Amino acid sequence: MTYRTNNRARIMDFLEKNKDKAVSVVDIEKHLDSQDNHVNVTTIYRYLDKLEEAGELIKVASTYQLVDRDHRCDEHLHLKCKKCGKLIHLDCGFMDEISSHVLQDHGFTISCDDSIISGLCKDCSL
Amino acid sequence: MTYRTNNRARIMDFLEKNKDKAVSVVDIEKHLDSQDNHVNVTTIYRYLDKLEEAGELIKVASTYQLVDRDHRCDEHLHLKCKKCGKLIHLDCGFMDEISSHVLQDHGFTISCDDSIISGLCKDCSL
DNA sequence: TTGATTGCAAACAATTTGCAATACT
DNA sequence: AGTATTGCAAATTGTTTGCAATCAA
Repeated sequence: MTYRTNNRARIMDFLEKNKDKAVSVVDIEKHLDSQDNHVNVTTIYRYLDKLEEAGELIKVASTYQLVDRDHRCDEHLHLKCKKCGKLIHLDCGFMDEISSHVLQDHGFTISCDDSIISGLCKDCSL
Repeated sequence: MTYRTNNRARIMDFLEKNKDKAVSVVDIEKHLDSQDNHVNVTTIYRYLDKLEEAGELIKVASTYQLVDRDHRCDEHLHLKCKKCGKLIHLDCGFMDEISSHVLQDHGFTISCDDSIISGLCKDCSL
């Protein structure tokens, strides 16, 4: 049995309003404080744990990763056939259109090195 | 001036070998220990800070994000920020253009479910 | 009433800082 | 020699746990 409490409603409300990005425990705490509704961090951690257990929330751990610069394939995306494994380099003029659109309309800078578009190639889709 | 030391060489070597994924400070420490070459965690943190300053490494902070179940996510690609974890749904008209081009010019049928375009979002690319 | 939730303090883990010793060029 | 790097201990910050009080159903 899980109870419906004021605290959880407020935390969930904040998460809902920020569902498009990842927030930290401190972000949540500060938001609640600004609403004159202080909630102990322990409570926040415990509720987040519950949500994660229930598969309703994803936790991003604190990790590090090298930026890959000196590779030739860093300026175009790759299409990988999930059936035969074939890798297609999208190094055509259309690649620029994708990059431009994503940057202009979504403010997103693509990192081709660790991006993979999965699907079926010509031969395997028959 | 930056010196070339045994410690850093080993840390970088480990990062290079894992350039396709994100590792934690503990991962690095354990790896070095297993090579009978213990390095103080402080040293690891400081080196990682330097690499991040130089833009050679990305740090993923500890954050949480709700799982989005509202979208029909099998018909559009996703842009995921590798720094903050933010997920952007490319569910705009341009998605059709991408699908069409890839199919027409490359004979490739995209499977959105297992495709992820990595990069940096607006806030994190500053 | 019954069991889940909460806050508090204390335990525990992760990260940062000051300083003296060491290693690099 | 001169400066960057390192390890250690201590400080700071982030996260978890035990327990008694409180609250939802």
